[in-house]
Amino acid sequence: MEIAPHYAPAEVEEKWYKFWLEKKIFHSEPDNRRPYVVVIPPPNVTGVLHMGHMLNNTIQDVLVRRARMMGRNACWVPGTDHASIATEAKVVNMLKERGIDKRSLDREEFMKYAWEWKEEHGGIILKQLRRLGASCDWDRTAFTMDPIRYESVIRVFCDLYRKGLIYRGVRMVNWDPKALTAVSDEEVIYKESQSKLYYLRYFVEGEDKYIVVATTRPETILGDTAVCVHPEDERYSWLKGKKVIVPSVGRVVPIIMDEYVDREFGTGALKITPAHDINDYNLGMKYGLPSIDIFNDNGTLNSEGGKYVGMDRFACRKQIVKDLDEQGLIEKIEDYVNKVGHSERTDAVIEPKLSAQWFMSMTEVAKKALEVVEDDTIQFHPEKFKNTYRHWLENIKDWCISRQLWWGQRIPAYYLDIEGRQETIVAETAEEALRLAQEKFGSTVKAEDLRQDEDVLDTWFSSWLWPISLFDGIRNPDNEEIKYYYPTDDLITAPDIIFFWVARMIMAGEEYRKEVPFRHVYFTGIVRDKLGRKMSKSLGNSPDPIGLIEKYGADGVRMGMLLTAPAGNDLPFDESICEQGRNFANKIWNALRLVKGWTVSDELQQSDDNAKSIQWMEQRMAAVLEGIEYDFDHYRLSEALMKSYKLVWDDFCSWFLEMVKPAYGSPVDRETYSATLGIFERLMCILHPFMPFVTEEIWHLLKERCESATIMLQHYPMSVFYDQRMLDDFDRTRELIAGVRGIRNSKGLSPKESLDLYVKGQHPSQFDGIVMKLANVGKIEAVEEKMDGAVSLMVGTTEYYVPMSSNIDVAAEVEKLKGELAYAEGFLASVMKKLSNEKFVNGAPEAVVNNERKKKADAEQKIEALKAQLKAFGC
RNA sequence: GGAAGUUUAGCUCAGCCGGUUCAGAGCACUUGCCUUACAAGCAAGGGGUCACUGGUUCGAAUCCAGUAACUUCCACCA
Repeated sequence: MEIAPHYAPAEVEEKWYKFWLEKKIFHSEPDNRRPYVVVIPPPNVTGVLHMGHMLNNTIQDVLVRRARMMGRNACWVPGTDHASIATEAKVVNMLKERGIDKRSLDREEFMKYAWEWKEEHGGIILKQLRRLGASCDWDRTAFTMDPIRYESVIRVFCDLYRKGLIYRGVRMVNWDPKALTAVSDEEVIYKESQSKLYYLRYFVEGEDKYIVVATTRPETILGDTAVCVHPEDERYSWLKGKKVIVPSVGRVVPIIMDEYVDREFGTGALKITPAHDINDYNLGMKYGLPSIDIFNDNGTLNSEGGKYVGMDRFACRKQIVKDLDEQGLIEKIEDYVNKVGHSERTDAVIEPKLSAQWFMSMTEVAKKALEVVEDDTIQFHPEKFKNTYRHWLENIKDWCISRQLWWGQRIPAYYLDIEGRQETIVAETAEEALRLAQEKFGSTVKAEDLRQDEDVLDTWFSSWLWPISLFDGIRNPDNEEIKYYYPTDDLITAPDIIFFWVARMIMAGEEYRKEVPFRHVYFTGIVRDKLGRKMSKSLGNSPDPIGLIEKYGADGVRMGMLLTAPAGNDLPFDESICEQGRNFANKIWNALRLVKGWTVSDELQQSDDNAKSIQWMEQRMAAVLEGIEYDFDHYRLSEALMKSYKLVWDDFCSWFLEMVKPAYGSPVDRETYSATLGIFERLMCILHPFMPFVTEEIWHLLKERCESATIMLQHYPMSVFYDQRMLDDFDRTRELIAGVRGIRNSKGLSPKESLDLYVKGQHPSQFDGIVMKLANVGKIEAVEEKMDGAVSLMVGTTEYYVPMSSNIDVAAEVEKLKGELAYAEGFLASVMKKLSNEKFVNGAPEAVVNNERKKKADAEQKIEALKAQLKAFGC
């Protein structure tokens, strides 16, 4: 059989992915097996696959594939998020490009365009995930706005409203003047920026005196309704009860006194604009000040803006400063660094704004959600995120859930004007709303009288139901699927959505299933470039994932990412790491070429050495598997991968295959051959979760499997009892072989030149045949005394001699021995220091002391041997 | 302003409850090799005052306190 020397991933990947899909290997139905469930963090329909997705989904796939091979009924549910603000913005842009203004459309027309856009672009990212090898159950692909999810959201809204957990109120909210909607506190990103601090003069009414007030937002003076100073601030006590004139506007406003004011900041006097600052709003409420809103929704000045009406807020700022300056009302302007809130989605500067919004009260649900993490019903990996989580939940504020958009679940609240009052009916459908309205207010109420709320719900108000709604557990809480698949097992996500999503899913789980939505949360790190910067479009430092897959193979990229990504650690991504993955795939590929190139003989008896080699490899595999199991149990995926990597590359390729490899032209016995294939096959199973494509391919080629088989249905190997003593003996043997090779290396001898080996002391002779083969040793014999004309090496306390045909370099040999002697003596001294310390001998545990005694004996023996050797050289 | 985390080899990290020659791994590096599986490779090597200071202890990379640097999260002063 001819196999190319380089592994070519492209066609292999396409072939097997198609095969897995055809065989429906990824599909799950409830049965009597134990389920293993992961729900995907639904990427935004606007999203394009980036390195963060790659990392996150690779991790999910590793866990899912391993669980599947371990006999669990693995179900990984994919889907996308409708991302209301982001998508609506995309659609608006698309319309603009086509010359259509959103405002010229009605809701229905707009939604038609939006769905069109979604159908066209919304599935890209899921398709890209297939290239990575993601073993999602695509038959279950969901969307946060598909009928089941949509209805679930509406039901939950109604239910929470009835329970009194959802209410409508006029509050100060974060207004995004670009997207023209309110956003939640979590969607505001504070960025440090270079601002100015303007010192403005407010003249006292009827006097020629003034007070200076500092502000970063001079345009908001148009909405000023008071100036506040600290009641104990003696500088301003003369102002008590007086009124001042707002510059430019000429409005007369009172001086109020409140301890809220920081006397140290600015001039110690604060202008109060209740409509445009949360703190001012609070003070306004406290002192009954009027609230003057000076902005339109898009951030331009409204009719309260006087001569600035219609101007953009930032243009207005410039103009007003200029005007005030001309009037001599500016005392001074200072540079000032402060943090300004930006919208997460549009990056527009957030405007605090008073408006009627829907809120969900969080205090009660937060308590339960905190409890299940505190008591480890849900475990976080790494654990440190517990702190972040606790802090947020303990200081939680109500969640603003309404958005002034069209793309999303429309709030199922209906308004009805009755005798000048506005009544609110919350119902799942318009028909039900009408029925309820008629019951309450009489049959005269007609459908036209009901006006549905124009707003939609926050995207996260559908995402938080995801683990339940995916299995239709909101609408049909007792259906077989939700009972079987819920709660899910592991959630793999980035730490930046711990509040947006993780915490709220836990709340929803408690509220609607009385059970946590998952057992473990694995927080991945953030993928950065090698300079430590976040990957972003504007920096252009984000590699194209599909390009990487094409260059290194999906397996190579997966491995590269996982190798440097312990849970919670940021991942400084450098493309070259994928090379290691690619090289590894190639290494395995070539091991296959080697084994498949052997001729097999049925007559040939298995040698003892081959039997030993197999025995050792089996033991070794069992031991390493034990470690891998531990790593998976503790979500240490990079460690598990590294162990697998070394098991295959070092133990299997560098040692085992070299040990059993027949001499050129000679056949291998049947028994060894089968055992080798068996081991190889199991190694592929161990590796499969990490590198699904190359392992599937090799697994097939190894035994020329029938086409319908797949490695995915093989059992993941488990560790078994192993003989540690044998492994230790072999480690000594490895050391010996390396030592002999080292001698050859340093003496410039050819590997082809056979050497002899003499042993003084204890020696695990069971591996002698292997030593002879791998170190090219002709014979191994025991001796009693140091040998002349030989180079020596030590393994543990055993001495080995390799006679040299040519003269050996005495000086170099002496030098080497002296170095070893000095080290051994130093070591002995440190051991003696401990042993001569009475407190140590009495205080330390006996095992530790005995160990020190053994170290002492060994060191002494070694020193003696070294001295004897040196003496032989005449030193 | 508050909190958390990190600091170990050139890079990325592992070192659990203090004690094995404990100072490790992978990559990178050096030297020698195209040895008929693999140069995307083989063999053999070099490399670290465990951030700093002090303390606890017979014994500290590991525990405690302080300092410094970096990172993240939360809050926010106009």
